[in-house]
Amino acid sequence: MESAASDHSIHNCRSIEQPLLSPETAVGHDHHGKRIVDELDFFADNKGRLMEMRDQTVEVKEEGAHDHHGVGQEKQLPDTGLNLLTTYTSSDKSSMDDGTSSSHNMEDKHRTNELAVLQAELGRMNVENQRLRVMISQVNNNYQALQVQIVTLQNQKVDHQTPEQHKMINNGSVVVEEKQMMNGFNHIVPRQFMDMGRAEKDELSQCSLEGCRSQDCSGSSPRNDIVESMECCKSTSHVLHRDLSGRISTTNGGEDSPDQEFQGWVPKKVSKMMSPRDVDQASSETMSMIKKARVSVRARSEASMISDGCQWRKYGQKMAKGNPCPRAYYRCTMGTGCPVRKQVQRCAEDRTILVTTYEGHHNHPLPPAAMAMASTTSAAASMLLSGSMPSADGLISSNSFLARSALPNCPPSLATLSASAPISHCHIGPHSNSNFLRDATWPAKPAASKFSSKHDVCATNSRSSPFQPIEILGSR
DNA sequence: CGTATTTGACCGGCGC
DNA sequence: GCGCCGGTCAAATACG
Ligand SMILES: [Zn+2]
Repeated sequence: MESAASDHSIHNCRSIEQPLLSPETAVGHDHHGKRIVDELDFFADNKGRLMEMRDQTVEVKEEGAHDHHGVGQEKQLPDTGLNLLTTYTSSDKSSMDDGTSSSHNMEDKHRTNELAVLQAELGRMNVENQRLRVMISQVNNNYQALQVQIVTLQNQKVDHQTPEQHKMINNGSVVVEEKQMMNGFNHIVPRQFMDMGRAEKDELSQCSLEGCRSQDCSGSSPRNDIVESMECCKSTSHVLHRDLSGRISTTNGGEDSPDQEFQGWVPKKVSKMMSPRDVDQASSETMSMIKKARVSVRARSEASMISDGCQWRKYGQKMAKGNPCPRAYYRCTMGTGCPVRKQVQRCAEDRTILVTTYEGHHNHPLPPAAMAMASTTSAAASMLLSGSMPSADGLISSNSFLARSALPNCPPSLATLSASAPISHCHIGPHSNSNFLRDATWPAKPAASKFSSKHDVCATNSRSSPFQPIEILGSR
């Protein structure tokens, strides 16, 4: 069911229109597809661009006329610097004496030539235009990457301060992120959340799509594709209970500041301590404002789990409907009571793809290896929730930056987006050079055995993973 | 023996 | 109300 939902969104991305595409969002999300057409929007509309082009050509023409003016040329021949017309003009002069008919011919030839020259000029201008567009794209790329980094840094900073902010709502961290995003991006555009129901897709098409894209990008290692996915949904009462219980428990212990750092995850049972009325009241007052962000990363990995630098403890496994592969539930154990959870499941269609869905916010400092991922997912979630992206494609485009920031060692050309809202995905191939998100079994015990015991299909891959867990362990 | 994993039970939401 | 389903719990088990 859930996998089906994510599939939907993946597919949906390709078909979403982006009428409000802003320069920031338009850039960079794809230099290789027809999206280029969209990037044209950077410059005014088509009409305006045409006018601009025409002006430029006219200008060239005038310059040419001016140059020749000093020589006393009546015919305003454009000086193209190609010496196309010099011989012609001399012959023209001689032919002018011959007669009017030939001079007419020559005039026609002149015009044809002039036209050709102008067309050549136009072509050059077009090339120049394209180049400038690419440059602007790159500048915007850098700009967005910097913005992501800023958000990331702010996230990390807030994690160690202002517990009150976490208090605001149940899923405090998410809200804090929203604020930061609002600060980071001065424009707050009410974001149109994508229509979940409309998000229909098949995983296969997405995979093939990404394959093509990464080939476009790198020409090599087409399996190194990155898709990061974000999904946003109203929090379920499950989360509500959990968060509420956390809040309550801390308020019982201390009078103020139920810092998430110390409340962490609290067993759902605690919520039973609350009177149902409390739960109802709290849920009703928070339900409307809660948005629960989940960020899912799709990694092409043969191991049973990707290494994101954190320490996870498995607390459950279920057979998800519609997917022969089981879904594993992990809880972060790096910090005591860290509320972060993740679900790991293989893609039904392509079992080499691991779909890892993160939920929550770490309440503890992260090792450098985990920093990139955590901050990226946070940024992704906050970007999603903040509504700072006017359109799904905007989200998508920034997603590529998130993906790159999450994978600093992964060449940008290998990071592709298959965009979608509410989910876009990053794929990371096992052959990526990145130290990050590399296949690994974690902790020490090979997770392969878990799946191999019951699910052969899922398990066989992990043993053949080309990566050595040692490297991951060493990075911690 | 301490810790992590496994796995069936349990819970709550949701649709009918 | 009932069944399905996703998610979580926790006792049993495995492991180093
Ligand atoms: Zn954590």
